[in-house]
Amino acid sequence: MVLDKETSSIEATIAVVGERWTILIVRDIFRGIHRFSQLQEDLGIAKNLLSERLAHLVEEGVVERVPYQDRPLRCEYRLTPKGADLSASLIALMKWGDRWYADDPPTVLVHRTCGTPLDLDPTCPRCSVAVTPGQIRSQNATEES
Amino acid sequence: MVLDKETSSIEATIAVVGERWTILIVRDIFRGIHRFSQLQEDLGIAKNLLSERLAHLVEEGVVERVPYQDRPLRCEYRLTPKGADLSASLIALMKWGDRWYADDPPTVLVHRTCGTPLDLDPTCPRCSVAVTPGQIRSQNATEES
DNA sequence: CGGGTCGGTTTAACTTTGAAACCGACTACC
DNA sequence: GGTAGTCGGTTTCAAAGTTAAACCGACCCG
Repeated sequence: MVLDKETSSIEATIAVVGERWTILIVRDIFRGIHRFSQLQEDLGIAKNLLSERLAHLVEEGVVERVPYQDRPLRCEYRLTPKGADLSASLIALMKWGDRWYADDPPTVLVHRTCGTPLDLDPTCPRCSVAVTPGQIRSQNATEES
Repeated sequence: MVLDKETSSIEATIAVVGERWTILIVRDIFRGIHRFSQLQEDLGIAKNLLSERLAHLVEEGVVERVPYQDRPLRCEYRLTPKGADLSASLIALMKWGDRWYADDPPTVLVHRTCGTPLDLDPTCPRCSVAVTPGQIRSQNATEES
């Protein structure tokens, strides 16, 4: 049988990040938006749903709550390694949107430090090192590095 | 601003394939399941939703209806180039599921003709040629090619 | 004391989904 | 000719999910 097992793999992924808003929440955290109120404002999502989706992501180990102050105790949301590992999927989805719904000029992701456009694999082909989310930036395809 | 434009790119993608079932439908067509009844049975989706999702995918140019008989006219659903171009995203999502929800032993995608495991980019790193969906197969990571 | 921020929870309308029944156009069998 | 079955849907209606808006406790600031 062809492409048999990936049934369950994609379904497993969809079960975790396939609900409405979830991928966009992960993307926002990836982009550096970590606080509840910032996420809520940026996405325009209802607060109860944001609350619920974040709880689900924390449960699944994709996101973790990190205190940034006491009194009152406040936490921000950060990606775990498992969450950061979604970057390849996010980039693939983004590139598809770029290719087929291009917003003239198209956006490319480049290695923040050397300007080389990235492949789907978040490794810089010039530097041969893994590129962490914070090291990725976007620029127009026509811009110089 | 960092990672600014990809907001709209990911959102554009999600607008097309982000509804429930849609990605799984694309994956099934990718896998060679082309008929309405086969899709319905394989996914266990309600028929009205499958009908609606397929119509949406056709509208978006991801999938096309191809007649395979007249009297009564019956069509099957096939990926357009735009739809086939989702393969990188599907593979990325699949690999994440594999890595974090591994079903012992994990599945890897390999180039059907040479057995080399594929990267996210659907190009065989050994053969240096683009690998079309039909040329991809799955096998256990422990199997030999 | 009065107001504002932060990170939520609750509530009640509204929208989407899902299961099941139904349907038209055929084909195949008897 | 009649009956059953397949295919690809559409219709219906209850259940589930989404939304906006109100509310809340714990603080801070003036």
